[in-house]
Amino acid sequence: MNISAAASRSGLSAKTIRYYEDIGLIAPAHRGQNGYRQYDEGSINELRFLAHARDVGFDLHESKQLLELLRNPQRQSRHARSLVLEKSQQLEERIQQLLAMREQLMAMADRCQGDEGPDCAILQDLVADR
Amino acid sequence: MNISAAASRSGLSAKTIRYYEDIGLIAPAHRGQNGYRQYDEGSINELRFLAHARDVGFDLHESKQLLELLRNPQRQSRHARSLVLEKSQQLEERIQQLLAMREQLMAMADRCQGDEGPDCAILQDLVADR
DNA sequence: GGTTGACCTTCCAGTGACTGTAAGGTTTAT
DNA sequence: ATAAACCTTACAGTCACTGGAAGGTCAACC
Repeated sequence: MNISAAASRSGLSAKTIRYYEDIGLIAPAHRGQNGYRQYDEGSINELRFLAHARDVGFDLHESKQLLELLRNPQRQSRHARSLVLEKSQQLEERIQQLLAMREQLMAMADRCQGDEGPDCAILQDLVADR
Repeated sequence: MNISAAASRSGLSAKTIRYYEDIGLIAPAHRGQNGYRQYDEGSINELRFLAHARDVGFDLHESKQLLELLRNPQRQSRHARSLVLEKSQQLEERIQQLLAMREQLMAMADRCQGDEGPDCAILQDLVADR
């Protein structure tokens, strides 16, 4: 399987797969005699795993840790679970931040006429010392 | 006022203030005869404005647009309001994404024993084709 | 056999919004 | 006189890619 087939099967782009190889996140792919990278089902599994890990919010360092668990038959599931719970907590904190930001925006928009004139509660609020 | 005083009065770091000057977001600061940047109340207002705009989620391009509205006495408040409402919508979309990610993580964690053994629903889920 | 188009390769630069670090000049206090 | 706490510029690094250039390979069609 060439890289673009691996890309469409895994959900990553070909560029991203090469990048993951460059930074050592995945092992260098086998090459055909033409120099093209070759992928088998096992490598597709790893690529898909990484795509999913990224999708649920893990960064590359964390995704690598998870991948190492996947690869290790002596793993302990508590390690995976603790990474997941920690990420979930981080997402929760980020969500709360974004909600607070959104609240602020709504409060400002509510007090702004939004007309043709220059008077604007939004600009006043943003410039105000707090 | 030197840059570190401007930094503590505005909520930006001195580094960030220099960076904003470099990229043309703010006008070059006046310099004392020693070459140090000098800030007055007007520039502090602009810096604080930018800090607040960033805090509520605007990127630098959007913050610049808002700053231009602040500077322009002929502005129309509907322009500021529309930027705020659009950002609010974007935040809402991001929040929904993060909530969905968190849901997925919780669902995976729920089905994982989290013990000393290798069996792990999390790793199974991440590797599974969807 | 030639040519087109779709692949593939490497390498380098750019993104956004800073932050860190180095090497040096200035000011203030002791 | 000296130490510390400022200030300056310039360049590299961060994160996770993405875009583009320059060139090699392959499959299909005329």
